[in-house]
Amino acid sequence: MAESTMQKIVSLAKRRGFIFQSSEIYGGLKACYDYGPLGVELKRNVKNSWWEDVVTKRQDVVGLDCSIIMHPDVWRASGHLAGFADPLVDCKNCKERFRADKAPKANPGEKIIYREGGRKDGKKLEGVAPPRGYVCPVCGSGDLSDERQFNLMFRTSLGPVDPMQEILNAVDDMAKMDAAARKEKLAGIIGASAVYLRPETAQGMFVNFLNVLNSSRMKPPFGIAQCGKSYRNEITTQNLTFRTCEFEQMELEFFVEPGTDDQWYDYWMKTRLDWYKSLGMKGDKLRLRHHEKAELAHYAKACVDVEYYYPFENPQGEGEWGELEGIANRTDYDLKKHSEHSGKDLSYFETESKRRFTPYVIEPAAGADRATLAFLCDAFAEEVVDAEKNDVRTVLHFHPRLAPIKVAVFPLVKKDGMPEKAEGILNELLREGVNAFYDESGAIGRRYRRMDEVGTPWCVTVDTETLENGSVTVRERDSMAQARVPAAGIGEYFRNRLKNS
RNA sequence: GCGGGCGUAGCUCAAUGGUAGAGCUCCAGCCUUCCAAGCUGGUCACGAGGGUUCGAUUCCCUUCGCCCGCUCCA
Repeated sequence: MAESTMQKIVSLAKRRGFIFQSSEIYGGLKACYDYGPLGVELKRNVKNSWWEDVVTKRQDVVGLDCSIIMHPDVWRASGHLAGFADPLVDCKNCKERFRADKAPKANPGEKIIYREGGRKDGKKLEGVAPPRGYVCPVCGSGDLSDERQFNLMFRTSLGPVDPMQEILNAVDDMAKMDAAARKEKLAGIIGASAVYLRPETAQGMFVNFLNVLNSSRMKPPFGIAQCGKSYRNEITTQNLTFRTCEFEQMELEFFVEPGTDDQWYDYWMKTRLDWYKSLGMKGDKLRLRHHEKAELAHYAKACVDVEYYYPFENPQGEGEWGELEGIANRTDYDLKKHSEHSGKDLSYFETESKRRFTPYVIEPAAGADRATLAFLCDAFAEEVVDAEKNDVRTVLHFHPRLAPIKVAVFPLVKKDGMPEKAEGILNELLREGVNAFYDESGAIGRRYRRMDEVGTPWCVTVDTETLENGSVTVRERDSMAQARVPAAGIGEYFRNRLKNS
């Protein structure tokens, strides 16, 4: 079977140093990936471009860089953390997930009646209560999953004392306790030092709302942006870096006066979509998908996903819409929750109008790894150069701002002083802050193609004419066309081209 | 997490119960005066652990990883 587009991209990503599997020499680690020399440049360019667009070029947004480990109470307030002793159960009949200790009791073996699929019009079914003594609180079914802790956060412990050692020390004592006391003892030991890796960067912005307000003299409407790693212990599957337990977010929390939230929501939806387009992402592979009411998280008033049509494989063939970014109207839910739990007033007092309000939050939350992957997929192409010779080139059509290498410098041949001249040009480019790369091995055409494959937008070639009149050729990646330009001032020449691209 | 398939060089693949080949890539050199596939040479692999066996890459088990489906997805 022919290699799929995605397989080709994965293969290229590894071969050329964009993305490697984590810990590969030890057999790899599930759904964890490393960015190679070119991948790290690409991702950095994506993040920098986001930061420039959302923070640097604006007066109404400031940045933040919070710690990944935060006070556990942050997660209690946000609702991410349920108590240790709250096992959750899934109903296999109606798919409801509920807390076992809050479920209606039923004596084991007792006759129970419930509706098929949990639907009101579903067929009436009879069963017996399961041995564990409770049934589904929604449909009354006894067909339930095991009791499980569904904590999507990575737990670790803060402090030099290892809770595992504490537990081992307590084992003998616990043997004398009843089950409930044992559970409490264990939860106490683990809970004493338990901290969590953040599952989203958003909460860092909410808990620093007052700090930023007071230190930066910002006032609504204004935003706080943060880019950083987050962690979710989800069941992960396939498609390279699309879904991983460790991932990097680019989030903006934009605080606005209630009543103006709808218009800001629309504004950010449009602004964020335009950002992807401004970096060359193909319009027909981008779309907005508005969430249905039932799909909304409990705190959200509205949510829309920016989706990209990834070349993922599926039973229907190739291509699947996947989320790049979610833009949500989180209302005043988060600030109010943190206000409640911390006891601090997180409302804003507007001096001129003498009004106090808790801002609504519009949150454009993008995935840095997902965007990087989408830009990589979007740039990938195999193009027929000469059908008769069966000449096909692989090329990554990165926007110049995203390209890992901006300019490659070649001597046409490895003699007549061309290498020396070319290295001089390379050094000028590097001095000028243009990421450049030198290569003198093999035929010139081969070197052009190698650069196509890693998405370098321009190649500069030193030839005999350079030695005579100081001009070089600049070869364009996309058109493969060449033009002569003076070697003098080449750094400024490319800086301008980058700026205007 | 469950079920099925798979795991051989950087990539794509082949062969074999007696320790493995190819193409491309990569490296060195030659040739090259503007777009790959030229010449010479070279590096590099049986995911890991255990078992069966005189001997395992090949058979069995475990584990890790990948793929497909389900599941999960604050």
